[in-house]
Amino acid sequence: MSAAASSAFPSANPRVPPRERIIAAASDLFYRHGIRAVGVEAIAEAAGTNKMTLYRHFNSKDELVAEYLRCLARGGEKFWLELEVAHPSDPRAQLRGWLAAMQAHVLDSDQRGCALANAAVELPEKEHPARCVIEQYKSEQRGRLVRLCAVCGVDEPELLADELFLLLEGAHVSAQSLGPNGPASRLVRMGEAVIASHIPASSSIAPR
Amino acid sequence: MSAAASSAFPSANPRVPPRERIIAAASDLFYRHGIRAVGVEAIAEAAGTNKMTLYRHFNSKDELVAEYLRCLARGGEKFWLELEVAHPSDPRAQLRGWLAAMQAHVLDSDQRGCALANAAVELPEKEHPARCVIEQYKSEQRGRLVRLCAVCGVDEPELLADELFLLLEGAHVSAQSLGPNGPASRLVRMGEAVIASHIPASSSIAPR
DNA sequence: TATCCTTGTTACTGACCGGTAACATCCCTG
DNA sequence: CAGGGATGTTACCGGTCAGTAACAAGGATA
Repeated sequence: MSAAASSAFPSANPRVPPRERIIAAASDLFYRHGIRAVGVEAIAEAAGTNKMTLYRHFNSKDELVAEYLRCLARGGEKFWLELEVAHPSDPRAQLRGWLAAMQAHVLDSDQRGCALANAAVELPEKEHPARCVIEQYKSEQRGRLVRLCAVCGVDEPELLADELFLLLEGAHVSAQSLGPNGPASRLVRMGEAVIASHIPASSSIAPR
Repeated sequence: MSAAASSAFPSANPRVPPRERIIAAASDLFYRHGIRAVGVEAIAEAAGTNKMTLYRHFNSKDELVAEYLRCLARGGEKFWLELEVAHPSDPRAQLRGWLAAMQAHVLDSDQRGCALANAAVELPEKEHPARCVIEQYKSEQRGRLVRLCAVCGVDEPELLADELFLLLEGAHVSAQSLGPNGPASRLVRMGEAVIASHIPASSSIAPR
């Protein structure tokens, strides 16, 4: 477990190179308090380093923000790979697993919505280097969902995928206003209802 | 039309009392650029007044933010009343009208999501005076939707209402990352599909 | 005309912001 | 041991932030 601790709190472990510590600290602070609410000095301090080192690794705060989102996007893609590994050639199990994981993620007590979507709210400027990261990630997430629904043999895979996609996006934002006992807590039920309405009555994705 | 112009651009009309001009200017700037991105001086200038007058009407920027959201919440409630007036004792027409209006609103070119939800993203501090406004508004919107679904004779009104609620919230945020040609553009289709799956096959809400 | 409340103007505070310069120090490599 | 690249330290820049003080000017009412 001690080996894992170094990756669990990279921002406090001097063995981890400063660049990673900075990204880890920035990820925590940006997500919890918002991007505009966190200054670079606070990030450097939380990373156990200083502003100069931060600016030697990142040209600007905006670039750091973009890199922060790129890391999260990579994590999201990794999750999809794990899903395929966990349920090889069983797309419905993948869909079920995705839905359950998303609900658990949304309801996580110290979650505050999707970091990418939140960043889009905080950074409306079209030229911001983070925006293309956000658009690309969201587009790819939707694409994966569409393909998964298609492999499941759904009649209109795009329609079902969009419904699930919007339900998830809505659950993320709703959890921030109505809390973990609001509609977000019923995400799995809603997702299954939507899926069931797209799949011939003979076979639901929920076994038995 | 000249009389309407005074209410269309209250921030520029000296006949409108400064308090309303300030709220109008703040609404525009907060929504377009984000709350934290806009300073009080810029608001005062856009309202054709100055910072001192602003602080004579609002104790702090945070209070102005709360008032900005309160005004929007009042507007949202007004919309529901208009919906009842437009389709008296016809709940399914109200539901249909709500869905169509929401899609039009989401796809409006200079829309940037739900101002209340965006504010929740930008202001995570639990003590912020805007947070209770947001929670109350979102809770009430969901409540109205639940009651409307119940009057429509749906089996599980809460489930359908939550699905529609999350679809709308998701469409709002999705429009900011995937644009007006993304899933948000199919909100009506998705909403009708979800509604149809909750209503006995004999009667869809879509006429003909 | 005299009074009073609202508004405008200017200047200011103290704090914080993103970003940089100059220099000291360290540790790994040769 | 010597050298060099990465890191740390300190101080600074110009700008912006939210919020306030003091005073002048307006405009309505009495």
